Amino acid sequence: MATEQTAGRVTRRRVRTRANLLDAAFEVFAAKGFGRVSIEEVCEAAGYSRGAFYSNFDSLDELFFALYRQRADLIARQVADALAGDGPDLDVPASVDRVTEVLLLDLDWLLVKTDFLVHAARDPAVAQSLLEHRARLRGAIADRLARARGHTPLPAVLGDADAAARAVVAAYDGVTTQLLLDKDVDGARAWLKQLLTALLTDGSASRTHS
Amino acid sequence: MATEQTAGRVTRRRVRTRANLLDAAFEVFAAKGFGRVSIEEVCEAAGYSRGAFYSNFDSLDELFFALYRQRADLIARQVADALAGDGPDLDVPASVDRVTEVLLLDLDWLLVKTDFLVHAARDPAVAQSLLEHRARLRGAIADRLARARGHTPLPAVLGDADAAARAVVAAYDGVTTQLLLDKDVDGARAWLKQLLTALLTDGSASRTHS
DNA sequence: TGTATCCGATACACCGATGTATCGAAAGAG
DNA sequence: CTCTTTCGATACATCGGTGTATCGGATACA
Repeated sequence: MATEQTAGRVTRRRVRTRANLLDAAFEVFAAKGFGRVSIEEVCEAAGYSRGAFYSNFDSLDELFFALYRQRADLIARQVADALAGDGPDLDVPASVDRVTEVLLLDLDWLLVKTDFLVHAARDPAVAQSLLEHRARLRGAIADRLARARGHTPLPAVLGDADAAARAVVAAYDGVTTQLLLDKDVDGARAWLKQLLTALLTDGSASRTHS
Repeated sequence: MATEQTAGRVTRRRVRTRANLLDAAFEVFAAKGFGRVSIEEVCEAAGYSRGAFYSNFDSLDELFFALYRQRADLIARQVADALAGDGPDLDVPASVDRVTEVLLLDLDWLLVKTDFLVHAARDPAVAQSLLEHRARLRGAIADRLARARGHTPLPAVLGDADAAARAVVAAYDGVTTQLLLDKDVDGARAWLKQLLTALLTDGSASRTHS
């Protein structure tokens, strides 16, 4: 169970219940936090009994990990799409707008993501996996940024394109922290755009924030 | 109990055990995370029985909150000292160095702090309290920054001094996130310094990071 | 030193959640 | 339609943590 089924018959109802459990888990985790959720709560929210859970997962941790991978991959794909949105040339403000839109879309996801961060911070193996994920994302951003170097000036206040990508990620994480507290999604979006344009263009833009 | 003792005799042993419980809680929370810690574990780590705990606190949450306030106030004082370190005039790079030193000193504290953030993100009252704390910190930074405006140029890429202070906090939070995963304190310090000088001075500094 | 008060240890009753073992029902294969 | 396999529900034993009530030793104050 939970691992690969070496042979066994194909399934169909199974995938549905598994998906339902994951969806319910997302709701419950977002609402109460990973540390305060029991297996029973997840099952109840999904409309299943604990038997279903143990048939699909070995532990809450495993469910949590699977949930994270599912959603993180989804977001990663959306970001990739947003970055590839404009042609081979890069329009920095437009890209910033679109990516910002995607990244700060769902507050519940940010909650779960942060829970996972805390989890990873204490488990080296999980941390490793998360670091690799982040490295890939950073790489994608750096590529995109480097490709735009020829067109838009892109300031040299930071070192190379990779440092710039790191800065972008740091800005995103920093804004997320504030957003988790004040829940002002629109404000956070505006603020992130301002921060990113400040980092990625040479002084000029100066909007104020409510 | 746990609330103010309206009259009661003065105490002395009590404050010691309370302090011991808080210290032990810090260790245990840092090691396992708030969500995975039981009252018994804290008591055992402190060398007390559960009776001592219930005599001093009403719940784990209350202990956690008290612990956070204690440590956060400590850090806040250290940061204030670091900011007031140089004279009335501000030497930006020097201040950045000293503040960075303080803020990224203790990894365990960052872990507990993040746990608390996650906690606050789901409890409006706690969030409010945390937001006020952050606002005070931001205010101190903004003051310091505004006072330096006359001397060092300070770029206009961001709006006013308050926006600059917000950017500083965001950079700190962003670097913290990465640090929680890779545990590279020295790297994080260097990276934060680079980020802050990039934000607070007009293009020039361009160090690379290992 | 006596003594009134406080503090913390011990014991107990009580869930709530966990994991397992078993069984009936659903679903694919023929 | 039948049969075989799989899935998930139910029941049960168990355990760890919680909160409370009680009591003996420690502590401050005269």
